[in-house]
Amino acid sequence: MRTFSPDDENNKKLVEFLKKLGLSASEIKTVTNTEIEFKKGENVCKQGSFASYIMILKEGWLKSFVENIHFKNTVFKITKPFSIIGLSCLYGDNHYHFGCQAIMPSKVCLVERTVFDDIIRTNNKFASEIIKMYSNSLQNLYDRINSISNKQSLSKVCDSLIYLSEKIFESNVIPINITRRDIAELSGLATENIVRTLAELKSANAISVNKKEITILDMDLLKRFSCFG
Amino acid sequence: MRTFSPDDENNKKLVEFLKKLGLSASEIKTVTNTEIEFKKGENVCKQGSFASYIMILKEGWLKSFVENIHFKNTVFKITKPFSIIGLSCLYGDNHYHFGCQAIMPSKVCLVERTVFDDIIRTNNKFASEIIKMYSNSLQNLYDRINSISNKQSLSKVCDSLIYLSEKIFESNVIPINITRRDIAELSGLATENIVRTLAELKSANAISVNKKEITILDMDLLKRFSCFG
DNA sequence: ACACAATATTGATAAATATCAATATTTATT
DNA sequence: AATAAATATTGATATTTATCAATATTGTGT
Repeated sequence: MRTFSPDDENNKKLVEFLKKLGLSASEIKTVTNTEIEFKKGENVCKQGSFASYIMILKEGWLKSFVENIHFKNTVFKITKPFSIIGLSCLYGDNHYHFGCQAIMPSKVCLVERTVFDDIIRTNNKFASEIIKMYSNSLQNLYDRINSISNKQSLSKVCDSLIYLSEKIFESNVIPINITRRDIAELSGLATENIVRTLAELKSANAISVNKKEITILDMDLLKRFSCFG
Repeated sequence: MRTFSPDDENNKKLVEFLKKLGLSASEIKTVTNTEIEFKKGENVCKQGSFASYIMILKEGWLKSFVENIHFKNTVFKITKPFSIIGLSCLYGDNHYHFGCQAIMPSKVCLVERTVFDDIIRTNNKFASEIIKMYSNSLQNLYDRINSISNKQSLSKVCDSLIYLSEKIFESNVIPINITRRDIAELSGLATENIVRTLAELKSANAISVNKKEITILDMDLLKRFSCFG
């Protein structure tokens, strides 16, 4: 009798996810064929480099961001398993318009763009599911632009916390692995401002902070702050 | 013998465009069936409202933006014929995450979401072309986020001018219909700052201004300013 | 052509946020 | 466990951009 390692468990879930997208057993084999590990902090892709692969996050968490010449990043998305990264590069100018970095040790399946494209062209159900992902990505970006460009720091930080809690970690606890700098990049602010704003939220009893872990105590209040603009 | 009106000409071009996307004659008839006119300044869709339609811009120009509660807008895209608007609403939460307004008198074809979806599901070539549009939209948004969130006013305004010139009007002349406020919303800045920044660019001989029309004299210089960050 | 509304322009000031500097705390490495 | 490196925190200051106010210009409708 054999026991399942956490990795087996993860494999099973990934296959389940891909099945739901409409992929056949052989297609699943194709897209999960090449697997790469990334250490925390490692670059998964570099902005401006040639985009050969579509990536499927199997394990861990990534952050995707645009960077300017002074190496200031703006994070527009945190990615959890099982997400597909790089759909924006499937067509167009063939270069990554964003960078992506592992914020925890992660495993990623690489799928050659042409292979991915072939599946889309021949598998209607999959194409349709991919279009859903595009829709969601666009909606997420509109929300982020709204936050980053129209709001003040308090609202921005609230938006980031709400996003992390509801969309990414699905918990009122934002884990210790998310640094103040991550939140700063996600909010489009300087790290020092995050510290100050978190202190403010703490004294309003909206959150509690223990070491670096943030617990959301009053989601309604965060949402009211977020709306204030 | 009959002569063609400008409208006939436009109809022909629209049909040509849709043919290139892989639509059959009957599909083209379906998607061009309902046509609506918008006056300058009129809302094409309202952020937050229920998204029933996918729209095809047949004539004119639109601006798409996210708005906050204080009615401050951030424009993320200017749309020219023949573009499709609302792809982000094809799936997801069924509400517009952005608003859209005519910046010149415009004509728009409305296609019911379910109808559009049916065509995508049955027409592979069309689905593939739509995915290209999604890719481009995402790339455009990454670029805009980079500009709006990482740069100072001079670079932001240069980015907006480059965008308008290269992507939208395909000319070094940005027409009189684009207001200072449009440029402000596109750059994520206040109108007064646009005026000041344009004066700066004028005195650097990067642009010339006549009434409200802006002519780009030195695109290379604009691009250097843009990179400076 | 006139009056009214909208848009653009300019200058002065206020507000928000970034930056800098110094220190404390946490994490990683040997 | 000791040390080094990275991250977080706090306060002071500088910079940028928004806001306000006042005027000029342009556009629109009668």
